[in-house]
Amino acid sequence: MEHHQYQQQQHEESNTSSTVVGGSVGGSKSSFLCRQSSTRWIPTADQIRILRDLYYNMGIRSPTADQIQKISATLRKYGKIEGKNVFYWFQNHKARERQKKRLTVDISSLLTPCSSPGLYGVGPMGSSCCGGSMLMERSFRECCLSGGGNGSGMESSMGWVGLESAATPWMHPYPLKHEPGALMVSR
Amino acid sequence: MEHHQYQQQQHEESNTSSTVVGGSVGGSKSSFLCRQSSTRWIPTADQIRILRDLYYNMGIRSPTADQIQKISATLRKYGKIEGKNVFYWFQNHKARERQKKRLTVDISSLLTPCSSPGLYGVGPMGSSCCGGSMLMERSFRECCLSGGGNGSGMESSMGWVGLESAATPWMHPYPLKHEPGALMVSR
DNA sequence: ACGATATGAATGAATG
DNA sequence: CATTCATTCATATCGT
Repeated sequence: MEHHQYQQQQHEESNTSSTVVGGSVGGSKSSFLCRQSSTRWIPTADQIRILRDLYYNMGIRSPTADQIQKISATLRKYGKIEGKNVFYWFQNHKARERQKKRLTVDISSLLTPCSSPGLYGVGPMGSSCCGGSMLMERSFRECCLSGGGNGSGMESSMGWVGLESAATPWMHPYPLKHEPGALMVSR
Repeated sequence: MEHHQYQQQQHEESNTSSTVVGGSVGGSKSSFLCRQSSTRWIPTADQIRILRDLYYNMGIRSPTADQIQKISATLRKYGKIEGKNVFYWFQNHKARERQKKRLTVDISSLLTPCSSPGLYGVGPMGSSCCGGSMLMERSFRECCLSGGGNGSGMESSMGWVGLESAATPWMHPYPLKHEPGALMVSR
């Protein structure tokens, strides 16, 4: 999981050139000869440690804008970082955790068809909140995509104009929603 | 935002066979072996260009149902697209622009108590009638739902100067006021 | 050199 | 509108 985590590099501040990762193995050659100090944020070990702590120990999964600001301000002491980096970190971390679980459960659920829904522990706290099998056929919600443009036989007629009350028209037409059988886990 | 923009598969030649089949993507042959998932709209470069033009130059931010219809009709010439795609595009674009600001908030505001008298000289001014025949009728959604307020027909005057965040949203931080919340990250 | 994997970043689609 | 989710893209790094 965690591989590549060294290279602390530039704490903001100038240090022109450097190019960060330049070094790398193989000696020389590497470098992209152009500064271009890495395009993406490279978290330092401390930053990751703190982020993990917030995630696992504090139960923070989707920090609010305020939290993100505070967090990034704190992490900035350990290296360059922006709010978006924190935002993405949590987004990705959560998503991948869920994704991983989904894949794992996916297999097991194939073996155990009936999974009584029951009440899921709706707590936002437990990091293990995603219990149960999600399985969620993610492709089913989009199977109803009309040919919108051309080619699908139906031309541009889209009459979703019908004076909808106040919501998005295109949300009604088809029965999309989440998988009926699969239990959507709370968040 | 500027990356990954290949794979245009609009070809409307109604060619039989596979079509679509997601994935592809340059480089990685990843191959998902099945699931023609990529059902989601993949804007073409032209569509994006036009959308951005409407957003930044025309000042359109929350197009009405009629505008959406016209826009999607226009964009359809450049690739498959549906009304909802346009709707979501504007929603997301606007939301992200705002979010960027919110998370960006960095130091600049903390360091500069009060300065930069009047920036924002440059308004979106455009919108003086959306080019063409689009009438500026405020959408029912805005009026009835959410206290959108401004039903005057003029867009909210935010000052995105010419920056065109077209490239990377949060790449450019700019002054934004935000109270330095002191609350500890909690949940 | 590749291929696999981890992960930062981006964005379409939804939901509240 | 704000938030969240799912996917996908882009890279860096490591294993063989």
